[in-house]
Amino acid sequence: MTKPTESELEILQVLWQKEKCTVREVNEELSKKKQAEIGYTTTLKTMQIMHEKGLISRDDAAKTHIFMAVVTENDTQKQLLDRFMDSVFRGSASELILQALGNQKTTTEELAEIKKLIDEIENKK
Amino acid sequence: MTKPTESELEILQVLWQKEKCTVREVNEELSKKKQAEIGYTTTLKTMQIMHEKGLISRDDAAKTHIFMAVVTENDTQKQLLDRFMDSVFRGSASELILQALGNQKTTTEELAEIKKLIDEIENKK
DNA sequence: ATTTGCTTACGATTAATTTCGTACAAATAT
DNA sequence: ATATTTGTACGAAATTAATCGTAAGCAAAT
Repeated sequence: MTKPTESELEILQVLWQKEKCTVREVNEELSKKKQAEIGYTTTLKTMQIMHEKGLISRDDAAKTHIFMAVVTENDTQKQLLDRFMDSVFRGSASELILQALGNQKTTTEELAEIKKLIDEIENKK
Repeated sequence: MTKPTESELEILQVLWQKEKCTVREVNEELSKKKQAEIGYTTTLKTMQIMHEKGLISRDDAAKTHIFMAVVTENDTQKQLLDRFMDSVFRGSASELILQALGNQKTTTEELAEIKKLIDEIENKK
């Protein structure tokens, strides 16, 4: 699995959210999110490249092709997180987590869930 | 503060580690880490750009210039983490943390530290 | 004094990514 | 049937990042 580029990731986000999409749907989502019109062929071209790379599948039975993500959100997150952790946090998961917790955006429920997972991990050791 | 590129980040890592550096020192560190010789002028050029951007400072009193990081490791981590969380985890800190914990690379001590921080955050709510 | 080596400056090349224009085919509307 | 709209294909320009070659200055060694 090749690492998706920044633009490719944005397209994947749309596909993960909406399951199946035409180029036009993706293009409209992206334009909405960015508050700026993106050329239709820009999105088309990027999706063609992603298809070549095997990041997304294409159903070209009808004239208007339908695309789906091939890579899962979870796998992609894992892959990108590993790289990110290495390059930015010198491989330290705990430093990354402490920094992320510092951002305060977590709710009480989420914190509880995190604690639960920590307990599970501890019990396995 | 502009986002450092991949190469710039690698140079910052060296500077954070060693406090002050000449171009040659940085270049040797990078070559060591990558198991491959990097052109000296490649490192020089990148550091010149970083200086223009204000990412690093330069003491040019002597012929051989001495460089230091201007941005701190912590601030940079925070900035990059925010972007990363947004683009990869749709802004969800807890999803990111759960994924990071799943990677198992954390020691018992680190887990304890994380739990402590969670408790502190919970108490503030 | 001349050569050698190390340094900075800077333009140029290469590479990867993003963006778009144009051509052409198919479907739809007139 | 013809014109308009909507789609894909594909080359190419524009942008951004990374790498390197060459020139020129300075200092130490010969």
